[in-house]
Amino acid sequence: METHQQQQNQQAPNDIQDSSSGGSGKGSFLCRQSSTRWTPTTDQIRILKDLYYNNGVRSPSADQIQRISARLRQYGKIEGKNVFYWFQNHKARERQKKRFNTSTTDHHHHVPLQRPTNITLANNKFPTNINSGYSPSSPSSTGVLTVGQIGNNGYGSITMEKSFRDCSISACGSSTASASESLSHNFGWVGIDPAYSSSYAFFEPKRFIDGTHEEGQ
Amino acid sequence: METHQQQQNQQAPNDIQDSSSGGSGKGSFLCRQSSTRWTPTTDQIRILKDLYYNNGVRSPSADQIQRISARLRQYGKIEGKNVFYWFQNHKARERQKKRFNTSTTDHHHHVPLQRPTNITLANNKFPTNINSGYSPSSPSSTGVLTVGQIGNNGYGSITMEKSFRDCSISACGSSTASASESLSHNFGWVGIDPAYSSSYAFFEPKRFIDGTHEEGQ
DNA sequence: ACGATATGAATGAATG
DNA sequence: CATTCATTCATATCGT
Repeated sequence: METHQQQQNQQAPNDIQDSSSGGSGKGSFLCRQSSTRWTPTTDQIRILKDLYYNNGVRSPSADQIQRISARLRQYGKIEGKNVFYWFQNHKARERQKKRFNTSTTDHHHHVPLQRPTNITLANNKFPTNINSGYSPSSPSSTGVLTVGQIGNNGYGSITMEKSFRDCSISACGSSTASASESLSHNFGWVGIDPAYSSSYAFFEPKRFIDGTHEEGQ
Repeated sequence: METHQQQQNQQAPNDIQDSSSGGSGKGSFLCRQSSTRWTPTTDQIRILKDLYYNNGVRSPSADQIQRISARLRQYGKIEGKNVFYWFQNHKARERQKKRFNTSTTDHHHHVPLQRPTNITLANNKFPTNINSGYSPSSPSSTGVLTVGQIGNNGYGSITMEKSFRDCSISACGSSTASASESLSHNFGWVGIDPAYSSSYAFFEPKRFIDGTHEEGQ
């Protein structure tokens, strides 16, 4: 996670093109050209986490993804699929880690979110500092969250209204700031925090044209 | 030399001491990071390898991870994620190494192997022999855990083909950027007209990009 | 000490 | 949604 942010912020529109190759040495079977996997900038991560934790966004719909990515694009190159994967991964990992300590003999209750009261699951027997460096107290977006989908039945409607206090002008270039991520290093394990997800966003619109949509969650 | 096998008998892993010691150099100004990464004891490694090689455990499930970590905990502090990562890494690295010399099971010469297409200058790690020759025998007979899944191998065929479809459908430039905060004043839908459902095609690389995503309008 | 290497940890991407 | 693969970062450890 961010306990040691390992990213070099390439928010500039420059493309990390692999090139080179040239068959140096052996093993040039694989042409790993353009391992250009999206490397989120700190600002992007901050926003994503904010959406995730403060707004309860877990599986954004296509519309949402579209807007989110559009918004994040000002902080660096990003595509819809990146947002899509991010949420999927983040969610999956949160669950998985949890699964490591609690499982066996009982794993058929999924009552995931929707638990306004702060449970004291503080027993974080497991590290899994998934969100290390993020304050549940909504440090930045103390406002409002119109981010819809609170019991909304219809589609969508994420308006992701939030006043991001991110004064980071890091649109291009300077990334020396690295705002929030670096702040929390000593906390170690913050535990997972299902506490935030106050979201009742259970409506999964339609998946993709695939038709294999499975509204399980 | 290959068998680097670091061996530091530290059965009592309470050594998480901030390196510091001298307070010079790097990173000593940050409070006790305490995030000292797990350093497996020799016993733990032995058992892990035993599971890996003798029992064919490659990707233990959450259930197994729990038991394994519980078992290993006798030999030092360990947590589920450590086990998880260990197997992932071990498998990945063994595989990575194999990827180069997949042929002639007879050669014994071992060349430094350099990663192809390495542009990551400062960070090359050469896949050297991880464990050349591990003795499949548990000398100390500390128990074998028997997590089942014995003959689950069948691995071996490298599937190094990845269809790399990069759908750079990103809208031209980041003109949408300026929408940051102002993007949200709506309640229902913002901007995008759902009529053009083609928005799906934005993400989900695999399912759409194959050209069959024509929304047929 | 420094540099190379080994390896734990993290996470993007992809598949089932 | 679960699992897995690949790649990369970070750091412990060893060799010189």
